Amino acid sequence: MKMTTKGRYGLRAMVELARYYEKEEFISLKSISQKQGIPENYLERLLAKLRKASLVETHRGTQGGYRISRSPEEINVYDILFAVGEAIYLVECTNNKSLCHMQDYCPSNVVWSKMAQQIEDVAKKTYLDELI
Amino acid sequence: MKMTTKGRYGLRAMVELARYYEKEEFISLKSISQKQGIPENYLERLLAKLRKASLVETHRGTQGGYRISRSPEEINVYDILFAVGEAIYLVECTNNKSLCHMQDYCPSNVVWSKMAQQIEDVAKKTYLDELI
DNA sequence: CCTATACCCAATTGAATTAGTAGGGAATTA
DNA sequence: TAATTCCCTACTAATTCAATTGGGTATAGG
Ligand code: FES
Ligand code: FES
Repeated sequence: MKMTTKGRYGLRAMVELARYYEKEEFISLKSISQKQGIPENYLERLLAKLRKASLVETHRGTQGGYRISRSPEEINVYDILFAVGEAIYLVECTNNKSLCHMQDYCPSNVVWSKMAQQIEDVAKKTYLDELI
Repeated sequence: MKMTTKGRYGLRAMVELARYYEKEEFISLKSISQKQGIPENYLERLLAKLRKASLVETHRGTQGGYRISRSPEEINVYDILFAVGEAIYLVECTNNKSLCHMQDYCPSNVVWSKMAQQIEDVAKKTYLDELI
């Protein structure tokens, strides 16, 4: 039961960007990738998703880069996980009932769903400004 | 972020066994594996771990099999996950600080730890008797 | 206008972990 | 003594995740 790099790297990148919110300057991919020790091209794809979700904005060319597009107070961890495509369920059955071995009611699923719900709650309650 | 089959199968097997607690009879591996749709040889390994953790007891030969060794009221989901070796942390860093990219303090880790704690709480609060 | 910068994007490969299989052994009962 | 059923280790297959490759396009500055 582990978070994938999508979620891990995604949050770390956003925390990094959130630090520069006030300055309004763009931070290059290279800079983020070096500071956070994340492969450049891999991180690039995550930032692309974050951009499509309007959590960051970009600017090309010299002095270009990425910056957070809203105040850190308005972005929570759930937004980030959702944007990068980190799934928040613990067993497939929770999402896709047809995959479940028990057709009608699965006792185990009660537990897995409850856990997933808790995770989601933490993610939704935690905003970026609390992390910097 | 998914639970592995260790946890999934493990809990399902235990729920199955818990149903027969009153009868005190042994249930064969074959029977559990068929009812739950879990590969026999794979499940066997999980049951071996559950036995080593004293959550189930076994008997060989004809009419032999597995049975739960304590009342379902006394076994919680955490016991089971721990026994089968399902890790309850979401990022490696939470367990092994030396793997963490940020030496002293990692903002992200605050979130991952909190989530893991929630999962652990649910696991510890949920007893088998509530699931049957 | 031209060049360096830096984001943009798809496809592929590589690595790691997980899931499942195979097969021989030992205890118990009828 | 034969059938049953747990016991145990090693191996293989499958899947998923992580990372790389390599080319493209917009922008700014000289
Ligand atoms: S078999 Fe699907 S959650 Fe139980
Ligand atoms: S890098 Fe280890 S939890 Fe942040």
